[in-house]
Amino acid sequence: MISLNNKFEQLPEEKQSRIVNASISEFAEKDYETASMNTVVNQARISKGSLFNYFKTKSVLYDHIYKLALGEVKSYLRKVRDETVDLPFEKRLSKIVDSGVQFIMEHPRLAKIYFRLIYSADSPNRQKIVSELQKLSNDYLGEIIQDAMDQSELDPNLNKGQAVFFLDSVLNRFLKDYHEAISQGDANQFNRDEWVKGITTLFTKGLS
Amino acid sequence: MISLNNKFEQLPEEKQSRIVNASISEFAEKDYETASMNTVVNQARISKGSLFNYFKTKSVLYDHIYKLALGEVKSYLRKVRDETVDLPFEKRLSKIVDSGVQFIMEHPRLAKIYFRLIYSADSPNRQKIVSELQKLSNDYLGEIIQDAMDQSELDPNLNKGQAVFFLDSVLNRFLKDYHEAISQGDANQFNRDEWVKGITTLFTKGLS
DNA sequence: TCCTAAATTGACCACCCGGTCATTATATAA
DNA sequence: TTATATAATGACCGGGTGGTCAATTTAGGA
Repeated sequence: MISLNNKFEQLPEEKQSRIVNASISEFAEKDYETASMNTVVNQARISKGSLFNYFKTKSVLYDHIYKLALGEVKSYLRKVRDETVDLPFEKRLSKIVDSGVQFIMEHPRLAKIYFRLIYSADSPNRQKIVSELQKLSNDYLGEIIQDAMDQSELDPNLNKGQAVFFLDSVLNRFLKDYHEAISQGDANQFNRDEWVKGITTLFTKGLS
Repeated sequence: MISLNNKFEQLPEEKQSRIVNASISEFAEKDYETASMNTVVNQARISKGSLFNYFKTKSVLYDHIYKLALGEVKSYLRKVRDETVDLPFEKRLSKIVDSGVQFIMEHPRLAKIYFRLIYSADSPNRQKIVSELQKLSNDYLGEIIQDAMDQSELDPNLNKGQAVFFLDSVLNRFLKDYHEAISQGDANQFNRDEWVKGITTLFTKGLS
């Protein structure tokens, strides 16, 4: 009912999006400590006093932005999960990779914030955020692996926690490298189909 | 012959190690931009002018420290590679994990600098350093995978580049999580043997 | 049109940064 | 002991930071 930062939410949408946009750019480009409120202010073409009126401190603004990024990530994950419930494990994995790649192409700056959050150590509340993400990934990939076990596509006796961990490791690393490749222009060193095939083969048959 | 920073190298060893020690602590705790020369100076109990006399700039000092960290990592890798040339793939993998864990326990701060270097984005020359590391890992794990292919422990027709990538992803992620768990005291959520077994099984037989 | 309340502004604050350099302390040789 | 070369010091500099707040602009009702 009572929103605590309604100051910001009651702004005209155009102004809101100017601010959000500038903040996303800044937090994507620099890590938390190095990102500058002055840069945000200039890029959004508002005064410093106003920004600190809408968001009491830098960390409150950061909170707003990373939650926005995580929200987008989550909605993508939910979407691909729901769209693939009936598919076999292999096709499902393929779609997951697809939608990860798609997310990166559509929201490169949000992806950067996401990866920075996961892999770097200095954001406020980092521990809480990361463990929340861990849980999300565990639930999400865990469900997919459980389904595959139920369908006997994967060994019904395997250590599910480990399986999730392995899947998470490979998927995240793949997407991170893909994202970096895109940022540098040479993305087509990745033949998507070959990688999807390689990943599914690894998990179903191993490498021998 | 002519060392360019002999200023530092000609210092008495005790003083050198005080400085190196303080620098390692600072660069382990904070990322490059946030790390403070003042903190180093205070912790090493020398004057600011002296530090800048030994190392012309912050980035020169950082160079010295990360090269030191990478040197230690490399020597560990070389050691475990040489000690395991004749072992089968599975035992080799197991030893690699072991020595990674051992490194982390013996040099937690160097490990932190290493992970920060790999996963975060703001160190100077980061791109060059990371691609050098990539090459190192490719050579190292590539050799081990090639041996396993030659011995028919792995499919002789598999995509070696991909295999290295997968192995690298899982090993690095495992060690990173292990390192974080140790920093927070609760390391024994990891049953080492179970994880080694899980990893080798994944790569040899897959999960089905 | 005038008055008031709310929104916006940017000069300003204390603090910290990397880096400099005149001054001081130390060691060595005569 | 004294003169000299070398090493160490820390006050200082310009610049950037997150955050504040008195002053100004804006909007809306009477």
